[in-house]
Amino acid sequence: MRYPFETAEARWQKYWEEKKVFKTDLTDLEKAVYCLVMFIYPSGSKLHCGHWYNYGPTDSWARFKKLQGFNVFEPMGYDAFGLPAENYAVKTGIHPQDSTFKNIEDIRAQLKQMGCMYDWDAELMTCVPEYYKWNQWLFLQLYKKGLAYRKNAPVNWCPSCNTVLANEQVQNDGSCERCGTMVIQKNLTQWFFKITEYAEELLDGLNKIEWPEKTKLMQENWIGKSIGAEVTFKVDGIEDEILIFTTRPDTLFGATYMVLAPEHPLVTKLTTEENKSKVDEYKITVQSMTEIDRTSTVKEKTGVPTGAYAINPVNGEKIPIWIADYVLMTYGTGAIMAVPGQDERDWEFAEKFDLPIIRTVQTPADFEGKAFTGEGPAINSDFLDGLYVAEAKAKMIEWLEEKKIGRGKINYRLRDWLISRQRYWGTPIPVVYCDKCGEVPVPEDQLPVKLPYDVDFKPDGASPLARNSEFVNTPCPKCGSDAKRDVDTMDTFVDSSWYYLRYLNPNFTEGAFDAELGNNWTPVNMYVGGAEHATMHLLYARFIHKFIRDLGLVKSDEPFHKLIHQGTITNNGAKMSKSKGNVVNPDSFIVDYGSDVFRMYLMFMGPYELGGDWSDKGIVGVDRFVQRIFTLVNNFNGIAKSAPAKENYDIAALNEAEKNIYRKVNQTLSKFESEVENFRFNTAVAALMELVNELNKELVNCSADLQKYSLERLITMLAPLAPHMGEECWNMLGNDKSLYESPVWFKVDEKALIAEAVTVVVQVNGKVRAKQDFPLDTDEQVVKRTVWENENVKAHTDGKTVVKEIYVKNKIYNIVVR
RNA sequence: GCGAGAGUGGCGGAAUUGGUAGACGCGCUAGAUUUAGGAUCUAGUAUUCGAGAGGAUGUGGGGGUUCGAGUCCCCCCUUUCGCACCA
Repeated sequence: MRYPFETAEARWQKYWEEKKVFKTDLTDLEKAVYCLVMFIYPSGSKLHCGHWYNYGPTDSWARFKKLQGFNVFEPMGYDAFGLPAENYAVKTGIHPQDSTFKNIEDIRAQLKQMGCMYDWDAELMTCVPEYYKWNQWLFLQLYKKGLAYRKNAPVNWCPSCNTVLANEQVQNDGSCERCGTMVIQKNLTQWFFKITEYAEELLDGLNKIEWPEKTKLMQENWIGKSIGAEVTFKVDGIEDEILIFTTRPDTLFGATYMVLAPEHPLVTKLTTEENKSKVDEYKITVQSMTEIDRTSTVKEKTGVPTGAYAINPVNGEKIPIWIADYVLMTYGTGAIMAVPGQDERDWEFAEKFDLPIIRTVQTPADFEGKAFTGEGPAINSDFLDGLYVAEAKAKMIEWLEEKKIGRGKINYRLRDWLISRQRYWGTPIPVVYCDKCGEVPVPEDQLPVKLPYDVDFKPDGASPLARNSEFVNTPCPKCGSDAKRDVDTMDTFVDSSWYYLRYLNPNFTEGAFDAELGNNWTPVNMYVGGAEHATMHLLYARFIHKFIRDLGLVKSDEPFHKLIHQGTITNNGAKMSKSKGNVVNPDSFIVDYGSDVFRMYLMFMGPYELGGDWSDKGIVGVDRFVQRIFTLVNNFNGIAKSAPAKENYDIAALNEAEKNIYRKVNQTLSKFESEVENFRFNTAVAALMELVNELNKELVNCSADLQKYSLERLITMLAPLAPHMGEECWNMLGNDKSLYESPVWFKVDEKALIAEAVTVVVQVNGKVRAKQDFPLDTDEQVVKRTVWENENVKAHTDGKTVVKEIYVKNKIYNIVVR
């Protein structure tokens, strides 16, 4: 008889739901575990293999903890605002709200089919006022602290689609993702969150969390701390001064020219009459470039002189001031001193435009390159000569500070978070603009600013909300006169920056979340999601969490203590995507094999963090494994009722088969625990397969109570990986209670892990010549005697001189001969 | 260009602190059973020489350390991912 997965899976799903088995008591904090997967974007397409790969194994980990007696909270919800729904609306005319609600209905049903232990009472979606009201509240808190501010900033603009594009919608060649038109830069006044305020702490906090090193490194690079100095340069002939940032103040004597970003506010003033037309021309060409173009390292350097000169403060030299697009207005001060001798970019530029080059660090004798960025003593640098880089830097900073023309300074590559989106389907920004009062935040008691349903969301460049006069026109909250609302919406990463707190009570009305619960349940113990969020969501959430902490609502410093990235499942090497039409639909596998087998197969495929190319080749192997367990359990139907239970056995009192089984069961249990704990599901499944192979051979030769002992342990291990089948088999063995309602986990008998006999490998000159069994910890002399009696050993040592013999207890006996 | 990973049978992949390379599974081969099988069971399955015992080779390539290297060190090749002029 085959395992009837259709009926079993339906039955247990119904049972769990009706009995609310997975509703978590959040007041029970002893052994509390918060296990979280990144919530789902409710698109019109179904759950695909990638979702299953993300959610299934994570749920298995959660169930493992649950059986171990932890109070596990595992919620699921919907990241429901966002561009795809709106684009879909533009194409089909179906309102984003309608399509999103419909998609959520469908996806909820599919999620339930997976049989994960989600606490459905904690379900949330971000597109309802009950949720996004608190995005607005959060905005106001940031605003109050000066961490939300407005400024003019360039955005990617597609002149054909007439709309703003996110950076990721601009392709590598600078064209629009949808129509291929070249994207241009356009300036708009937009809202920013001052994430840079937390740069240092975001960097520092990385040491306190258990995240993949790779992800931490990416965040570290993204934050991009650099330690250096700011220096003021006087301009020859005019009053203005130019402030620059450098990480190499020690090379100041080698500064032979300066470069300003073309957008630098001083450019117009500095430029001489003769250079005006060239400079203006250059500024225009730069303006039409995207940031991606501008920052491409393969492009040859360009630039034009302004005709003005600056004075190098250390030696009074007149040095020319240029503008060039390789200097960015958005980093540092938008101006640099160029030191071609010690900077590759400056060297390239100097070479092209024939500018002077002075080396200020002694190059090694064998150095043949151009700019030298390495370590060495200072030269041509007056009072710094002979000092090595670090000392020279310190001395120069001291000198600059003394003369009051510079100071030590730390800069970050991290930019503030632009949250304005000229889109409809998102959280309205709670600000009103009044002619008299200016920018007025909406008072908290007037939240939420509701997103109106009736909106014309065809893209013409302006925010769709701007066309809804009922929404736009509102009295000023301060003075009551006619005013206008902000018509932009927030980036959806705002939604996902604090959703893990809202899960704890999504119906909470007193605030964004229940602070007591938030405090007790953060940081999240285990967070699982894609690596593509390394420098976006995962950084924003850390920032917002720290801000919420500073509001006094939680005490934890970090939102997610442990983070794991599931790998990507590809199809013939290509990332699965709807547009490519290569998405593997799990449905047929669920129909043929059931959800347990499918999820277990995904786990068995390989290391969880690596992912891999999709193939259904091996799924029959997992199915056979499941069938063998079912047959085995069926053969011992009801054994839990008839056989007495024993916690541990005295190994010496068991027969050979029993000893083997007893050892194998405990070894497997021990291995299983460490493998699943660390998300190594492939080896956990393999260990269970080995155990089942042994049980099939030897279980019939064991006493009834040891049979029960073994099978119960097998099934509790199976249950996290194949939850429906785990419950089913647990019942078949004769247990009346649901395994997940009354969790059971067995302790390893450590004594059973110690092997009685070991195989010692006998080598001659490092090559295996024999294998010999010995009792554990056999004395070297005994081993030696036996080894030398071996015919094959004799054959390989005869007539040779023994140089030495190495014995590694319980492992190896190596004879070295010449 | 810079940074971080990864290269193991026909395939997916295992291998504690350096100590039996190839666990587990797929596939394949032979046999058993079956009216049949996308079923089940048994045995085998890195390559190669050998009837066999056994030998030789083998973890991308080349060198090194060691009694012993998939694992440690150096050089090279391939590949995946991230960052792409951040002064």
